[in-house]
Amino acid sequence: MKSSDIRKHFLDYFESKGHQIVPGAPIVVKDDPTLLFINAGMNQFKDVFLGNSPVQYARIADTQKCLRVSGKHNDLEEVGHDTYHHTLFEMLGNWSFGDYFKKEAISWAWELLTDVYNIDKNNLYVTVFGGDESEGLNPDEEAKDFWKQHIDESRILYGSKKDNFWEMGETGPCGPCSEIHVDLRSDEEKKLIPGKELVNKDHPQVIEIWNLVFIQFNRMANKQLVSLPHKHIDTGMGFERLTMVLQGVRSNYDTDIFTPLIAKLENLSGKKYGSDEKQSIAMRVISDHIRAVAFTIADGQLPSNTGAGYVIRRILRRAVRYGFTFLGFEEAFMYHLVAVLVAQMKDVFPEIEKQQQLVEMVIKEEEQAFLRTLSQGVKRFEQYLESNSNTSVIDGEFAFELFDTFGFPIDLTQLMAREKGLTVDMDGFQRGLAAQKERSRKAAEQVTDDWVEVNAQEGVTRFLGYNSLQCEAQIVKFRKVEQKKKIFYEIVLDQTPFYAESGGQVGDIGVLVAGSQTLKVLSTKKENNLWVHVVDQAPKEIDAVYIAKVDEYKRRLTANNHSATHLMHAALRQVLGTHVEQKGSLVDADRLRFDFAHFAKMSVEEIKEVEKIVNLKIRENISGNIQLDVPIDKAKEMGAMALFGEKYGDKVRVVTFDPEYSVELCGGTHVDATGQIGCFKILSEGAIAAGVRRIEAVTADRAEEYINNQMDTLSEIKELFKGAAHPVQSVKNLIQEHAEFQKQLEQLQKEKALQNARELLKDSVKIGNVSFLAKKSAVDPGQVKNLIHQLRSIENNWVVVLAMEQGEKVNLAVGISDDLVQNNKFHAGNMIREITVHIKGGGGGQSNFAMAGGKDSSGILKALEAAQDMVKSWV
RNA sequence: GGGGGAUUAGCUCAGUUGGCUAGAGCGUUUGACUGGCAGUCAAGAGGUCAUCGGUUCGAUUCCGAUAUUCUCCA
Repeated sequence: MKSSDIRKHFLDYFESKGHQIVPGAPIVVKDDPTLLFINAGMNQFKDVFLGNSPVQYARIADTQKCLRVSGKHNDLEEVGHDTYHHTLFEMLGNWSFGDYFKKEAISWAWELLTDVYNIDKNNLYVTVFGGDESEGLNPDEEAKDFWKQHIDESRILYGSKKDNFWEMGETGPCGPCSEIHVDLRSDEEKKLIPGKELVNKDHPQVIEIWNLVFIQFNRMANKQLVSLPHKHIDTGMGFERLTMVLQGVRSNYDTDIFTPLIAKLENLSGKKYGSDEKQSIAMRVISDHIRAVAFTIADGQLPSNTGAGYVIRRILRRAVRYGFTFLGFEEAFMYHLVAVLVAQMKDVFPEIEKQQQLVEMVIKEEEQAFLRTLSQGVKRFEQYLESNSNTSVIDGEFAFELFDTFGFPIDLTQLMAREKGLTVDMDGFQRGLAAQKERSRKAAEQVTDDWVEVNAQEGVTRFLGYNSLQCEAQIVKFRKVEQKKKIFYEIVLDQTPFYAESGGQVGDIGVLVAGSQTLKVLSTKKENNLWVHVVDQAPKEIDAVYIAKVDEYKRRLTANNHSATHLMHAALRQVLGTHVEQKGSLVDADRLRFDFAHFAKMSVEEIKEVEKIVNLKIRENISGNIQLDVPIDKAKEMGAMALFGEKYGDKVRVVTFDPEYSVELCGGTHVDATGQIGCFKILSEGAIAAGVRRIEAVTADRAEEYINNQMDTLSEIKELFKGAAHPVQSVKNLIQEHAEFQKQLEQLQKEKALQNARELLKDSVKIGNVSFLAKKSAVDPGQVKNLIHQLRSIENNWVVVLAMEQGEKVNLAVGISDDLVQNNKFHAGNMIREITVHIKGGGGGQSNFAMAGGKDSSGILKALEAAQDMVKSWV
């Protein structure tokens, strides 16, 4: 059975059982501080479980791309070494929200596996929760009873709390779970050890394929478990593992999910998968990682040096490293795999095809950047070896520096050391790494107290901010947060006019007032579906009705910038083409920043054209039309631009400025009519990554300020040129004249210096056959160097000592002609160190020229005499 | 968010106990050789050593701040 059919059968099966099939969520999580990436199928339904979002469908099924790079389930560094762990994988899942429970979940899972997929019942085992005394929980006999209707009791095993009690986090919905395992070993092996003894023992051929979670409790902050009124089902089945089972192969990498990628790698590297263990590991690593990287970029997350982008960069670099070390790839190669992935996946995940060109460019650029990093590291490594040629152990501190500062992977350091017959002090390296981690942890330390529940409220915060900027509100809950010794309070209200940071628009600021207390709202953010107001002090009148008031001026400026962003987005598509896709956006009261896919620098003309169109649309004073609860299909019909990597519900908010011009899905706040924006001006346009450009622009007051400043500068320049009609030409002339004068001046100075140099030796005396000159000079200390080097170019056989007096301070300069320096007795540096004693100073230099300074001008003569004595002794 | 590094010619980079007349390769300009191209040779142009402050007789070099950027950790 082809993998695409396996996926299809799953979704078809649950559709036939009344499930709504929904698209998976984008991999990158945007509004949950505890999670960077989707790591389980249930993530996108977390709010439903928590009761923060209403239930839209009681039964849902989907396939969800998940990314696991750290934590108990997976460690990035292990992926590829075995045959069944992945960074990115698909999780097939079915859910019930307060609808069916254990009975149906169990019997459908069984029917699908044994009747639809035809897995041999004799290879299956199931586990149920065996109870836990410390929690006061009994074994899950209910689940066991349902299983007994399908499978022999001997194949039902009890599991521990660790394996069979599932929790989302420290608090929240949780419950016992029941896993289905399959034994893929040969009959001989099964005879030796029964499969039931290998369940949950990390055996590569006795594996869990499906986990059915029965959510029936809520874990409170005090660790107690409370029964839920509505019970839910949450299941997850690893698609790659299932495919391995159904295709009868021993490794996920032997399924048709991975074989096309590996075939391409064989083709590119000229090496055969399976012929060498290390090369095979490398191919597994690369074919796994390219999926994670490509899909995440397609979802709008570019590699970067922080947060989610950094994780993507690390995954990509790990793949490049394996390709470089074991497959001989010395140039970018991963981007060639994108086309293979597109061919495989475009029907299920169309975003990868639509973004193919961008994904390839970004990956190629990242690969090349990393290869540069590697060659820098190699260079540093070689330098280290040169200056430490007699060592047999590479210093751990140095290895860590190479890794930490220059991004050079430690395993490459070890490899290169081995090639030279050296070892690396790994303990030292680990010490450095541990210290680094400790520092980071301390810096990121944030002490968050428990929420203080004031007025319990069901569901989400009511957001009134689209229509009003002020309202009455009551505190639902609040908590204290301490970060870097600063104390904040976070407050959740029952309703609020404050816009919470989202879609690139910053959160509102303003005040909460009750009685005599005014709380300053420093920012507003969304955590899942709760509006969190960050305020500067603890609320005193927690039961009072607060007046929540948004800073109106800032809000209006922000709306200007947000609406202008939409106008500009549309203008960019007109001027540059419809390949322009939003890749990021930041809108606050001061400016707007917009990142978009485009492959070349914008010309001055293009920038002007975009500005012109936007300003035209502003002057048309187009009324903004905002529609709520538009079905997503209808919105797309209207031509609304949706973003890759954004999660949209079935009903969306559509912001329109002229249905023929700009229609976008957007939750932000906007102007009533475009005239309010007043003026639009682009400040800069530049690249931020391969294929991605960034524009920064201002509107209204800020645009006016900017233009005025530019005008002021211009008029100042004009004034300096006495009101010249063509100031640019005047400046050009001035620059040219300046250059000519400078050349003339240099020429004159050279001639003068030569002349001075010739003059200089006239006062010299002969010591032996050497011309010796020692005198006070009025030459500028900065010039004396030139003077002496001029002399060098025209005469031989001299020693010059000049003293320059400036008040009490005095400078000495010693010059010796190159021919005398060949005779190694003559050394200007040595001389100056001796003679500066007399002027109470210090100095130094090379053999042919040296300078010094001192504080006692009365010693000049002594110093000059000492110099003469030295020359006498040398001759 | 925290640590570390980097910033020198158009580009890629050298430049260690603070004083070498700031260099190399590539690119560029000019000239010579050639019918032309390519090439070879020769000569030249091109630098506020990121910015601002400090230490010092003297800072590209040492220290601090800022900006930009790379990198590791969270």
